[in-house]
Amino acid sequence: MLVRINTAPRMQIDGQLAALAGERMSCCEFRYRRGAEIFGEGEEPEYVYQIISGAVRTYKLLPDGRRQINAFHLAGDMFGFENETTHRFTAEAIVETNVHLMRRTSILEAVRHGGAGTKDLIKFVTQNLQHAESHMLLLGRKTSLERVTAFLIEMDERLQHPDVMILPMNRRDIADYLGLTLETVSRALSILRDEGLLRFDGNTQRRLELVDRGALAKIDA
Amino acid sequence: MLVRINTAPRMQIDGQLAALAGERMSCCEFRYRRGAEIFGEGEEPEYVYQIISGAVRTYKLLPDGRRQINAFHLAGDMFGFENETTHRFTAEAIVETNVHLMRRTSILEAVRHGGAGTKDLIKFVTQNLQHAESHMLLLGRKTSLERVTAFLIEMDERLQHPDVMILPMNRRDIADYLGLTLETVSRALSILRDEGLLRFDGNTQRRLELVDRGALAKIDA
DNA sequence: AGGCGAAATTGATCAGGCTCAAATCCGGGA
DNA sequence: TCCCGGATTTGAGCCTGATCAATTTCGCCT
Repeated sequence: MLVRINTAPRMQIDGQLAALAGERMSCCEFRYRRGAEIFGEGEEPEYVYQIISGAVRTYKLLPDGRRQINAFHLAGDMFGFENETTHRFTAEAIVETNVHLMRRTSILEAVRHGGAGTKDLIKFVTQNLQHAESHMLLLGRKTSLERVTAFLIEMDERLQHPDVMILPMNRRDIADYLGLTLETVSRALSILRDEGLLRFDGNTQRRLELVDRGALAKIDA
Repeated sequence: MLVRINTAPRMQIDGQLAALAGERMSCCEFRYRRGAEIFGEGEEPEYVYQIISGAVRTYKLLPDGRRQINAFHLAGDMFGFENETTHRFTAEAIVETNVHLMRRTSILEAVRHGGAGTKDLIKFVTQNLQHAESHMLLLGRKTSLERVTAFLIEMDERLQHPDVMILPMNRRDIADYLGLTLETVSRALSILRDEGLLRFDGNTQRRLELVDRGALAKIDA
């Protein structure tokens, strides 16, 4: 059984999609297996994607294989919009993932004609930029413990403070998102557990319970 | 005498500004002294800025003073656009800097009315996002030597491959941009100099001559 | 030209996070 | 239910880049 998180799309983002493209533009659904590539860096962008269920990672690679994950995309999130003629990074399904597709050209068309969704597109890109800016602060200046804590708080918020947080991604993904190694991520999580700020729930390491959100927020400088 | 770089605005960006706001929106010019704050994180955005001459750094701070510089802005560059009601970072003049101001509300107005500059605004925000994404790769995964080399190549391109590159920012600024300490930046520059890839020009450490751009490009993974 | 304070370089040592390695845990299939 | 392979944790030692500390260089002023 594959992990599914947050099956219901979040309303505000759903609204964003509708405003952006209109119902008729959402041409079809598509399903990706765990680990499947959705698009590759350098490819020509054909679609914009909205996640119905599942989770996606987008990343860049250096020639020798070092990987930096820009962002995780969860149910309800949009990704894959490009203004240029190539994708700037690769997107892969972390778990089995269902997406809505819409044609990129439809969106560009809507903008050209001063469509109602233009403001939402600007907002969408701006939100991505905002996330990237705070992530640069994390990558450039935070300690490993602060990074892992920041990640937990980010996920907790995006999953709307669940009692038990089910992470779709493995430790390597988290490490490549935070600019660390998987061992360092694991050690940081163990420290937070030993200090009583979180619990590894039951018999799976991907189920976490944030016990003391206040203390976590204080660590996240 | 203060350092001035690249006094003439680059045409394509000038065009961007014009398309975005129209001549009439460029309400006035303003001058900032070396080190002066242009706007602070959390402040309400009133203007969007285009640099006539000089250089600007934008950055975020952690509570204990750790600083991450998102970007350097040079002559011709625009900065300070916000979609939200607060600035997401601080902007300071690195050297004496002259800017064009235009009212943020004018731009939002233009977008609301489907103005011709809308596409350019999307392009502007997308370019910022693109820069942020490649900077995340640098901050998360590159070595100190790779970072400094990437910085030199970026500046070289933005200054259009001058014979002698005059850097407006000091070593601490470079370090805070690259997620390093100023000592590490200095050591990396010394290594590149000792290996003959660049020269410290004459009697100033801020004047660099890139001797072997090919070799530098190879270091920048 | 001389001198002062800031900026930059260079050196010595330290430490946080990485690498290498081993043990343990977990999910899924037989 | 047992077993296997991948994921995760944990440990030991190392290395890159940080920190602390002199020097040297440079910009700018008189």
